[in-house]
Amino acid sequence: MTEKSVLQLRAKILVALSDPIRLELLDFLSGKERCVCEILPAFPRSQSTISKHLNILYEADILDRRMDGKRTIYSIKDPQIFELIRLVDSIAFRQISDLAETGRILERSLNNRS
Amino acid sequence: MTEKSVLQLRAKILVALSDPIRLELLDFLSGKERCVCEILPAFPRSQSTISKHLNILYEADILDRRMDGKRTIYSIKDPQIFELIRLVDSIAFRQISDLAETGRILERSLNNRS
DNA sequence: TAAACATATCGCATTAAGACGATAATAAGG
DNA sequence: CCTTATTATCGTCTTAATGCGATATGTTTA
Repeated sequence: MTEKSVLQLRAKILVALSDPIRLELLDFLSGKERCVCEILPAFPRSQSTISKHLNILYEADILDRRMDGKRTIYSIKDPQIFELIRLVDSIAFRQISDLAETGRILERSLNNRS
Repeated sequence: MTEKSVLQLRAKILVALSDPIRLELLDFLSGKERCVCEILPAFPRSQSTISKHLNILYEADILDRRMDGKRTIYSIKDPQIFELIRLVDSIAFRQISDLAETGRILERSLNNRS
């Protein structure tokens, strides 16, 4: 009965994570909660754009938010989301390692870190 | 050249997973490899559309492919991808549980099934 | 209650994603 | 070679996502 909902939520979570700005926002919020006024100066995008991205993460239940006076404070709702991202990274890392094994490590990996 | 950092690969993987058809394709390929000619009849989309989705998964290094005569056979490259999906589901499931705890299960889950 | 802040939302322009039919490419069988 | 089978790619259309300025909403402070 909740089966369908899990599938829908799964899709919503994955879509929410499929944008580089939103991944950076999660990174920025790892550790401590932040008000929008702290987030804005850290990102080279308009206020409306950031607000929208934050809302997408909120709607996907990845972020929590609460108001404190005139500030809105966002925080990670479920830290397991970082486990998820780490798992993605480990898959990505293995892909790079596989390249290395087949001898094509040089041109790819030297240019690529940072 | 085609340089890939972990961050870029991370994004590519997450984008590749952010489409419902592609998630179904992965599910269909779990367990055994399949040729395109087997995949096509299982999905109500055009051949060109399926081919394109398969290629996106291949480009993200999520699928492997090889040719066998005139067939192209796709398979899961790294089964860890299913671990990833299970983790997403567990996060989604926890979201549903949290709703239940706070008593807001009704309006959401009733509206969301179908 | 007016002014100042902080954030969300609206409207619109631009870009990217998805779908599909048509066509190209390649291998196998005659 | 020529034909058929199988899959990939192209061109195009439609729809969805992103970005931004402008404006609305709500809160605090004077």
